[in-house]
Amino acid sequence: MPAEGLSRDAYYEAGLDLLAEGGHGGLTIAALCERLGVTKGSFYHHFGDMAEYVALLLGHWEAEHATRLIALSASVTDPEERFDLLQGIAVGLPHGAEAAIRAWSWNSAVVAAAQQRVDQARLSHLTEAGVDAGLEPARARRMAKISLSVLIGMQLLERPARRASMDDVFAELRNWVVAEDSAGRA
Amino acid sequence: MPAEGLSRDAYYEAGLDLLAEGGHGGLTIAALCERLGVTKGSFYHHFGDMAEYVALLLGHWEAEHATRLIALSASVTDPEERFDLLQGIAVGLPHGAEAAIRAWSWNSAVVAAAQQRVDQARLSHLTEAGVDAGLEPARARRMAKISLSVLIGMQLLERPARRASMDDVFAELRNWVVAEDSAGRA
DNA sequence: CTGGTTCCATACCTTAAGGTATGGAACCGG
DNA sequence: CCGGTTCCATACCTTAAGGTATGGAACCAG
Repeated sequence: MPAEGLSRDAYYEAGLDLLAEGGHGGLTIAALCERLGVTKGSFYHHFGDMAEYVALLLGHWEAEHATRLIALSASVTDPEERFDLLQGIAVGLPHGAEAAIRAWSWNSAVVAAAQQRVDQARLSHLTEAGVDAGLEPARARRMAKISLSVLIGMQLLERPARRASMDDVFAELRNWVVAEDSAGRA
Repeated sequence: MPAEGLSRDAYYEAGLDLLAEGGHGGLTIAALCERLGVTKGSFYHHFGDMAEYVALLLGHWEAEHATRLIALSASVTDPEERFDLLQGIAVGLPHGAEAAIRAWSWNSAVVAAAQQRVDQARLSHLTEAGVDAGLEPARARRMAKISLSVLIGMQLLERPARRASMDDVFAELRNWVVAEDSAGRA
C-alpha cells in the first residue's frame, strides 16, 4: 500500500455537495479541488478527464443514494408504509443533489440516461407495489407515474423543499391512494 | 422610421427555440446570431449584454406563453373543463421551452425568480378554482400543489413529453379531483 | 539507502463564450 | 445630395474552464 492521499469517494461526495449548492454549473474541477484542498494535479491523477469523473459520480449516486430506499421498501407491503418510504425518498436525500441532477439531466445525455435508469427503477417498483396491493396493472402504472411526478414536482416547486408542506401534500396523496386501493379490492 | 432590421421578438423566439433544443447550455449569443443569420454586432446593438437579454427573454416568456392559458381558464367554472385547460398548459406549450426553463432555474437566480412568479400565479389560480368548486381552502391548496407537481413532474419524467401518456395520467387525476369535488359538495 | 510508485503542485496550453471598439452600408429627413 | 441614425460585420480582447507536461515530496520494498 502506498501513501494514502484522497480517495475517489471524497471526490464523489464533494461533487454531490457542489451540485446541491450551485447546480451543475457549480460542479467544476477547480471548485472540486478547492473544496478538497488540492489542485488539479490531484484530480487528473485520480480521473482521466471530466467525462470519466461524471460517469463515475453518477454511478456512485445511483448505487449509494438513488436506489437505496427502493431496495429498502421492497419488503414493505402495507400501502401506507410504502408511502411513508416514498416520502422519505423525497425529503430524506442527502445534499439535495437529487433535484440538481434532474435539472442537469436536461443538458447532458449521460446524466439523462442515469436519471432515466433511476426513474424507471422507481416507476417499476411503485407499479409493482400497486399491483401487489390489488390494483389492475394499467391503473397501477398511472398511479405510479402520478406519485413519482408529485415527488419530482414538489422537489422543483419549492426550493429548498419545505418539509411541512411536503408532508401535507404526501398525506393528501396517500389518503387518495389508500382509498383507491381499498376500492380496487372491494 | 429607420431601416428595418431584426426585431427583439425575433431574438426571443429564437432563444426559446434554443432552450427547447439544447437546454440553457444551448442558449449562447453565438448560437442566437447563427440562427438569425447575423453576427454578434447585431445582438449587442439590440441588447446591452447577456443579462439584459435574459431578463427580457423571461419577461417575454411570462407574458406571451406562461400566463396565457391561466388567464384563459379564469372564466371556466366547470372542474373538468378546467382540467382540460391545465392539461393544455402542459402539452400545448410552444417549443417545449417550459421544462428547459425550469431546469435552468436551478442554476440561475433571476430565472428562478421568474419561474416562481409563474408557479405562484398558477398555484393561486388553481387554488381559487378549487375553492370555487366547493373545496375548503386548505384542501384546495394541497390539491393545487399536487396538480402542478404532476404537471411539472410529467414534463421532466418523459422527454420528449408523450402526449398519450400524459393524457392517461391527467384523465386519472381529473377523475379523482372531480370525485373529491363532488364529495366535498355532498 | 536506493529504486520505484503513489500522490499531487506548478506552470502552461487550448478552447469557448462574453464583451468591446470601430467602421461601413443602407436608409431617411431636410 | 448631405448629415445623422439605424443596423450590423469585422476584428480583437478577456476570462473561465478543461486539459497537459513535468517535477518533486513522501513512502514503501528490497
